[in-house]
Amino acid sequence: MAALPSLRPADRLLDAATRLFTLHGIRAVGIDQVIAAAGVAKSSLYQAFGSKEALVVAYLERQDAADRAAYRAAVTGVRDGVERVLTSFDLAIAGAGRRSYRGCLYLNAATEFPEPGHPVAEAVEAHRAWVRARWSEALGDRGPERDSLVARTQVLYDGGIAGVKCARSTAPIVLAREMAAGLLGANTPENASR
Amino acid sequence: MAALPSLRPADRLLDAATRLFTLHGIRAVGIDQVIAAAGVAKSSLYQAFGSKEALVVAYLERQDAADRAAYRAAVTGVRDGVERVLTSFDLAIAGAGRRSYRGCLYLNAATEFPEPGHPVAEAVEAHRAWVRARWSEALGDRGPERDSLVARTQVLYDGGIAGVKCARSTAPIVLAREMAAGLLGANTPENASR
DNA sequence: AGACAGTAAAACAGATCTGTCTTATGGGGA
DNA sequence: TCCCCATAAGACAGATCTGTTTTACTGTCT
Repeated sequence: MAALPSLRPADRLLDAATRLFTLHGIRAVGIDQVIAAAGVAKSSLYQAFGSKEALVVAYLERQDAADRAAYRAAVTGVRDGVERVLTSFDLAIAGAGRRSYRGCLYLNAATEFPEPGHPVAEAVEAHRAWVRARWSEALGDRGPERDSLVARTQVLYDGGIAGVKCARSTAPIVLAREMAAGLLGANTPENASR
Repeated sequence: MAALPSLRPADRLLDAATRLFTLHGIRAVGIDQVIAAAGVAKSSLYQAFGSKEALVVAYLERQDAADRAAYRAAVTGVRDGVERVLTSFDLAIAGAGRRSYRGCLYLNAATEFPEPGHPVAEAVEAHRAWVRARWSEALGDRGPERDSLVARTQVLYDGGIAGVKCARSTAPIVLAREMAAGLLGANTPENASR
C-alpha cells in the first residue's frame, strides 16, 4: 500500500528499512513497522532475510553498494587525487543537507551494535575499509606519508559527520572539507584564500 | 548484592546504568538488568527517577558533571590556553584506553535518541556546549578566528573519538590530538618535530 | 484447465519491555 | 518502645518485540 507494489518484497522491505532505520535508529524500529511501511507480509520478510539482524546487515550492504556506486560516478573524469578525496566530502555534504538527516548510518549502526565481531559491526568496518582504500589509492603519489594522510582525513570526515548530527547544520562537514583541503594541499579557490 | 549496599539506591542505580549503558547501549539494556546489577528494587528506581528516560537523562547529567570536574582538576595550574584545550584530548585518550571502551557516551546517546528536542538530545547538547565554552575561553586571545578554531577543534575531537569506537584502538584520538596541536600552534615537542 | 510458487493477512507463541501495585521488613527518630 | 518511612521482593498488567504457522489468494507456467 505504502510503496508501489511493482518492486519485489525484498526491495520494498529494504526501502522501508532504510527510511525507518536512518530516521529513528535500528533498535527503535520494530519489524511490524518495517512491514507496515513496506506493505509486505511478515512471512515475506522472514522468507527473504530470515531475521531482523540479517535485514539490518542487508540494509547496510545495500547502502554500502549504493555509496560505492555514487562515489565511482562522482569521481568519473576527476584526475587529481586530492579532488577525488574531497569528492567524498562533497557527497557527505549533499547527504547532510537533507532535512531529517540523522548522521552517518554506518557510525550509527556501529553504535547500536557495539559488540565486537557482530555482523553489523563487520558490515560497518567493511564500508570504512573501502573508503580508506579509495582515499589511499587517490593519494598514491604521496609516498610514506600517505597512510598518515588517510588516517587524518578519516578523523576529519568522521568528525564532520558527527558534528552535523548534533548541530543539525551542515557547517561541521563543510568545515571538515575545508580542513581536508588544507591538509591535502588542494589548489582550490577556497583553499588558496586561506 | 552486586554493589556495596552502602550507597543509596539512586547512586547504585546510576553506577549500574553507567556501566551497562556505556557497554551495551541504552536501548539494548532493560530496566530489569539495571536493577539487578544495582541490587535494588524496581520500585526504588521509579521512586527515584520516575521513568527510564529520566534515568538516562540523570546518567548523562551525572557523567557531564564528572567530566566537568575532571577537566577542572586536570587544567588546574595549566596557564597556556592551547595546553588547556589539549587537556580535553588527553582526558579522552585516557578514557579511550580502557578496554571495553565503546565511544563517546554523549554521541552514542544522541544516536540512540535522534528525535530533535528530546530530553536526552538536550542533555548531550548541554555537554557539548560546555566543552566548546571551555575551549572558547581558553583561546580567548585569538581574536576573531577563535570561533573557527573551536569549531575545527571539535571536528578533530569528534572524529578522533568516533574512530576509536570503530577501530578499537586509541590511534585516532591520539592522532586527533596531534592535529589539534598543529591547528592551534602548540609549542610541544611532538608538534615542534613536525 | 490445473498445478504451483510467491505472497498477503493474521493468528499465535514466547519472550521481554516499561511501569504499577502489593506485601513485608528493617532501621532510625520521636 | 513504637511508629514510620525507605526499601526489597515480586506479582501483575499491558504493550511490544521477534519469529512461526496457518490459511487464502493470485498470477504464471505447462
